[in-house]
Amino acid sequence: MDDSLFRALADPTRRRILELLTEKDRTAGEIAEQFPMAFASVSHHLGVLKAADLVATEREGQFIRYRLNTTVFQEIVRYFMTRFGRDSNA
Amino acid sequence: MDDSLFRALADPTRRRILELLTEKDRTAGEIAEQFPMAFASVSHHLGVLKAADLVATEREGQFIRYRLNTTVFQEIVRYFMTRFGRDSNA
DNA sequence: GACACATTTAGAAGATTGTATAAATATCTC
DNA sequence: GAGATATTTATACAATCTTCTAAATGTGTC
Repeated sequence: MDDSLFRALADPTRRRILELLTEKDRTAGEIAEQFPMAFASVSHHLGVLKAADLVATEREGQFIRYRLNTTVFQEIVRYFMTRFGRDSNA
Repeated sequence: MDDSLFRALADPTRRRILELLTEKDRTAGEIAEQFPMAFASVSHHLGVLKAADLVATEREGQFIRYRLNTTVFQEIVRYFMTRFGRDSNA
């Protein structure tokens, strides 16, 4: 469980990006237009999410499409369940 | 799901404190001596964890005893399961 | 009340982060 | 290859965070 993962989750804009990606995969531009900040700032957030392996990318011509890496979320749930879950002492 | 919760989890010292508290409840001093940093710095981290409602305190004479707030961890697991879990679209 | 111990609060310094603008890279169309 | 669009990278600045030392608060003992 990497430190970059928790740091990536600490920002509300990034959590909102992740929620947008639960609905469907989206290009960087489609994501950026949902936020009032500069395009480059959203791109930076996407880079943080990608470095934490929370999202993956695929180039589609001019566009770059982002999708959730659901595997990591399973690991997050497992992290909290095993360490802090009700039956963690069992 | 409050922003302060994710920010509190973003620091490795604070996550380590939470893990120590899964073993047993501990006083501020018992927690602080596990870390190489100044006593006051650990106290600050404890304050952040308490503000995020991840821990609760109880005074015992001179000492202040910290314990995990397990309810919040259940909420965290639920947060990730409902939004990002495999069956979140069901 | 004076002193010792446990802990928090205040204030400051350095590191990290979030956001902005400008420049760079990549792809597509003509 | 020139120009248009999509996206990232570089750089800078302000805000936030982590840690420190010093001072303050709360409790117990004499």
